[in-house]
Amino acid sequence: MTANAVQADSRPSPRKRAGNGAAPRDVADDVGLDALVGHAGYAVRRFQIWIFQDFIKTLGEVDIRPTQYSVLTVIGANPGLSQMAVAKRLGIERARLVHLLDSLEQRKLVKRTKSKEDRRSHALHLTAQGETALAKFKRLAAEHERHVEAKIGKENRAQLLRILAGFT
Amino acid sequence: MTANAVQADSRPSPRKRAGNGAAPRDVADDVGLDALVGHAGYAVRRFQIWIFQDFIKTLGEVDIRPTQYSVLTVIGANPGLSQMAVAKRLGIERARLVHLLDSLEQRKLVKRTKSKEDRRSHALHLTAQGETALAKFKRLAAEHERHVEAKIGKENRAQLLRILAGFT
DNA sequence: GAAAGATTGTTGTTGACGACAACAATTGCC
DNA sequence: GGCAATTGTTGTCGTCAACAACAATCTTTC
Repeated sequence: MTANAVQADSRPSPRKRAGNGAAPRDVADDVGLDALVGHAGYAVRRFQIWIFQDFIKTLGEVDIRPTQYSVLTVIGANPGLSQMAVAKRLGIERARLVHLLDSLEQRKLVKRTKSKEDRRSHALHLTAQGETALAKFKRLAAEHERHVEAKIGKENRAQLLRILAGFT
Repeated sequence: MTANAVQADSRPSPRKRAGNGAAPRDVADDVGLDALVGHAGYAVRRFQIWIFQDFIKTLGEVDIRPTQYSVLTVIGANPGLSQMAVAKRLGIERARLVHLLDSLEQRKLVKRTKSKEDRRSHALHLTAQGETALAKFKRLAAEHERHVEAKIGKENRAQLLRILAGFT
């Protein structure tokens, strides 16, 4: 956050008026980026920060973060998957997935069952409660996507998804 | 990492052959994403991971990470800036910038000078060594951008920059 | 059939990173 | 001059990725 011209900043009036401390004019408003502009990584990073924060805010009422959402979605679409499979598919460390599942299991959204085919692994399923919850999460996620459309434009969002389809 | 079809994975042969442990076929190769496809945030996250790793690898020989590069670039383009100004411009916590500058100052790339206009703040400048170093960093960064072009296509990269220009 | 090697889930450590809170020094406003 | 605000700094907390090590289990191989 503390972005630049992005969304509603914390300064309603341009110039910030007087009344507080130093800073003749609002500092760093016209700092040249120069070489930074034109770097794909920088733009993507800033956008990613924005989009994640909107996701977190939009799904805030149900307390679901992007990674949790992706885990639930994959399990919901592929019941019985092992932790290894989920981790591999989402590019998450399996060590990290352990904590994620601990949290989701405490909330009664996911269930770990000992697999009978491979007793090392756990078969992952959504609970009944998890199913209905995920349905709600998906509605909120769709709302979040509409925010993205409102931010960058419907056409541009579609373009973006097309360009980055190979990374999904 | 541990992406999917992204760059050179750690498995040269498709199917991974036998010779090791379990997994009849390489697990999680055809796991349905379904609902995850079509989420801008997910695609952007995966892309951002890829692009940062390529940046880190390409600038690995000089040991410069994306954030460090952005700090050096801004200071180089706007000598005399305060830490507050840099932090605000890049969306970095000023507390975080302290450590970043500590590191860059130890490496003799940046110099903190007590500002005479405002004795609370530090004026930031590149050292002579920092100038020449940054020139090299920029060449490597340009090489990184070429990797991005090779990955998603020249046209698509330009599209991306245009779409996300508002976040820069 | 048994040993050797690999995989799965788990725990723990490390380091980068963002969000906050508190503090001394300094500045601007009244 | 006094008070509020800003700047740089330090420290804490929580998230997250990258590793390493371990027990249990499976596959391969002899």
